[in-house]
This record gives sequence, structure tokens and C-alpha cells, in this order.
Amino acid sequence: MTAAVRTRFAPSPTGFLHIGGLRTALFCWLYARRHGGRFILRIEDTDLERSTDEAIQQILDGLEWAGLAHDEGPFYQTRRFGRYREVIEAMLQEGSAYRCYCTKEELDQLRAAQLARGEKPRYDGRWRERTDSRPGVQPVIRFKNPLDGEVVVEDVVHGRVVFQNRELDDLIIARSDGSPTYNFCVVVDDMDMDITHVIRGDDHLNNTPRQQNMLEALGRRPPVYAHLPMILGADGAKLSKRHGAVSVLQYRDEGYLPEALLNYLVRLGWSHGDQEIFSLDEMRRAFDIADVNKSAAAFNADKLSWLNQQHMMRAPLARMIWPLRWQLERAGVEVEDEVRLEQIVLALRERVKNLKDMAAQALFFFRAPLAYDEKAQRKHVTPDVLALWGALAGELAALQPWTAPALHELLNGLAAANGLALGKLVQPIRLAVCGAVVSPPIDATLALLGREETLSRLARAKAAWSP
RNA sequence: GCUCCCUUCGUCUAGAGGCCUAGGACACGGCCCUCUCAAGGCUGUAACACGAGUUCGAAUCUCGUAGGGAGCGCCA
Repeated sequence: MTAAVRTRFAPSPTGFLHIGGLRTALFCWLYARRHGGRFILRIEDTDLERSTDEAIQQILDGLEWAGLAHDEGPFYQTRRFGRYREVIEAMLQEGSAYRCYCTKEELDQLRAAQLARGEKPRYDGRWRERTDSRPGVQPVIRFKNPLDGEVVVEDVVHGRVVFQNRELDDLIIARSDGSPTYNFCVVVDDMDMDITHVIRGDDHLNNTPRQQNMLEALGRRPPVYAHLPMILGADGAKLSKRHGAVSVLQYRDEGYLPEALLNYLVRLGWSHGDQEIFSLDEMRRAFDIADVNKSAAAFNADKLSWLNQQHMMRAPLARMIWPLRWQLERAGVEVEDEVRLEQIVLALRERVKNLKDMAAQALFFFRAPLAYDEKAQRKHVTPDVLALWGALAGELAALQPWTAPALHELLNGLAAANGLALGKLVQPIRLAVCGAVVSPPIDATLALLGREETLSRLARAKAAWSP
């Protein structure tokens, strides 16, 4: 029996959760779910200067909105300082770590000199074998990295990556104030939390050999590593605020369904034959970390939009209600009637790309238009049609029942009887009730609007349009 | 600068030596459907970075070159 899969997502709360982080979380989550394992959330907040509670909350909110529930945690590194100290003490005892009394100035000087010589800047190990100390200097603790030989990282996505130990220097694992550093905490945490699969961005690939060396010094076998390709901005440059390095919560605000965002993200670097649209369940069943490819992917907002619409068209109506209602509220309209909301979803979901637009397009169902599109008015409102408005109003008033099919029949009949193409009759009506000439089919629109409101808007329009 | 990683249509990708005159999707163009807008159907334009090898045969293997990215912090 193989050990249960345990993955972790370990963001540092120095900013919001963005697309890249969410994708990493998604892959960790999917992999754990796929294998009946556990998904652990760990907050890497050892940078006391830059970590904030707001950022932590944002990350939690973002993951919750996305539906990526963790099974354990969140664990905070700041609450584990005692444990780190304990491990460092042990390493000092058995000689895999040592105190270094170099000053920052000294190190800066060393770096500058190396750079000037065209060398890779790195610590030269000058305190590695010393046992004395330097009065007045608080030492840092460094890990004693092997001097020669190689470290082989067996990466699930990149394959075998070999590093030479002589390229690696003795990194600092505890600052002079005693606080532990990232590369060390990760190792201890992954070890203590029994993480079996470390899935993270490939910007960490270069950290991996040192982490593996530390793990070895601690007497542990390395976990399985999977380094995911980066996500680039639409122009192929590094993701920045302009591109989509915005909080994932902003996607919620813009009217995206989380399952659509996740679907978009899962296809960045991963594929399953020719399939483009995945439900969460399908993703879970089909996903395998071994199918992830190596190259960075550019973010494409058009495709995300398309996917969002596809998911809206496929979603159960009930699932669409709360986000639509939320968007409507943000647009200033409170709606209680869920049946009506469902009908609106039905009428609009194939004509908009997101819920925010859906709410905007739905507004006329709740508020009569304040103005009419002038261009459309010039084009569609003719004396011929206006002459029919009396008859139209009369027939509408008498129509039984007030349903889309009945309305359809009525409009068709009226147009035919007067030798008009249906469009000639319908566009002015559309303009009268919506204020514009874009809406769902007119029969469905009027059916949803109701008889009373329809008649009142027709009358208002007629008054506004009559010379 | 050094080390590591990456390289198929504009973009996301399929492709694991012959199935490839390179497939799908988004976007873009055309046609159809049609009361508007969409959605949908059909269809078109468009790619193996370059150069050497290996092989009967290479998008697929090897080596170079070029381009891009990451790391080299008492940041994570």
C-alpha cells in the first residue's frame, strides 16, 4: 500500500491571491482529490515585515470562493518558531549547520567582488570550519551544504534535473535575530506535515536542490516534486497588474463563475485530449500531474470569457441564482422572486459573457428605460408602425394567455395582416420596452416583462415619439 | 555574469520516429439560421525558432545557435 497523498498550498501573505497562486492551489487540490489524499493549507508568514492579516483573509476568501477547500490547516509558520529553533539546535549539534559571524557589509563586498569577476555571487564558506566567535556580532546560522557531488531532482514535470553541489552555497537558515528563513521552514514543514507531493511554481526549481540537501541532512527522503510552468501576461511578459495579477476576488466581482476560472486555469499547462470544457468533477477525474507540460503559458482573457459563458449555459439554473442576485444588488436592484431570476438567466445566458453583464442586461426588466437609443429610433420608428400601435395595444390587452408562444403568434399575425416583415414591427417594440434594440427574443422579453408593464412602456414610447 | 528551465498557428494546446499534405479550442474572416443581440452549424486564414547530426524515415532522439524565463537576499 502506498502512502496517502498529501499536498500543500503554501502562499505567503504579502499580497493578494492572484491567478498564478490559484492555479498552483488548484493543481495541488486536484491531485489530492484525484488520489483520495489530503490538501493542506499553510501560510508562510515568516516575513514579519510584509505579511498582513488582510492578505491572509484575502487568500482565505479567494480559496473559499473558488471552492478549493483544504483538509488541514491553515497552519501558520509564525506559530512554529519553537519547532524551527529545535531543529536548528539539533543541526548545530550534529554539525550540519554552523554560525557565521560575517557582517552584511562584508557579504556585500564579497558579492560585489564576485560579480566584478563575472562569477556567480555566493557565500564562500569562510566560517564553515571556524569554532570561534566574533564579539559584538550576532551570528546567522548557515546550512553546511555538501561541497561536491551532485543533487538530482526527479521532477514529475521536468524530468531529471541535475545540480552540482559546488554551485550551491551555504544558505542562511536563521537570521541574526534568530528567526528562521523560508528555505529552511519549507523543509521542516513539509517534513513535519508529511507532504508527499510538493507542487509549486517552477520559480522554485532552483531552490529544490538545497532543500533536498537539508532534507537529507535531517535524515528524510525527498517528496515527489512537480514544478509548474509560470503564467505570463497576455503579451508574454511577466504577469503584472495590467494583465490579471489581480486578486481572484476581482474575477468574482467581474461576474465570472469560479468553475469557469478553474476550468480556464487547469488548461494552462494541462490538457486532456481535445476536451476544453470541464466540470469540476471531470477535472478531478481526468487530472494527472504527469500530463502537465513544461512551458509557460500566456493569459488569454478572451478564452476565459468564452469558457465563462459556456459554463453559464451549462450550469443548473438554481446555481446561477445567487450570483445573479448578488450582481443585481450591486447594480442597485433587489430581487426576491427566484423563478423570475431563473427566467432571466434562461433568457440572457447565451447572450452575455459574464454575470455582471447579465445583470446589466437584465436591468430593463426592473426599470423602464429612461431614454431611447436615438439612432435606433431614427431607423425603426416610422409613421407606419406607429399607426399600428393602437391595434397592437388592443390585442395585447386582450391576449390570453400572456405567454411567449401566444405573444409570438400575435406579433406574427399582426405583422402579416399589415404586410410588414416581423422585424419592422418588433424592433420598435423592443426599443419601446428596452430603450435599445438588443434584447432576448421579443416574445420572451414581453412574457417576462408582464402585460401591465409592457402596455405602459408602449404608451410612454408612443408619447415620446409622437411629433 | 554564472547556474537551471523553456521553445508546435496571434493565444491555449494535441502530438511520446512512420497514423502529420501537423489535429482541436479561443480570437479573426466568410456562409447558413434569424424579430435584434447572441448561441449554434458549416467553412477559411494561420504553427513544428534556426542549424547540424542519428535514422530507410524526425515536430518527435542528440548536439549546437538564437530567443524567452527563473534563481543567485539576514524576501518568500
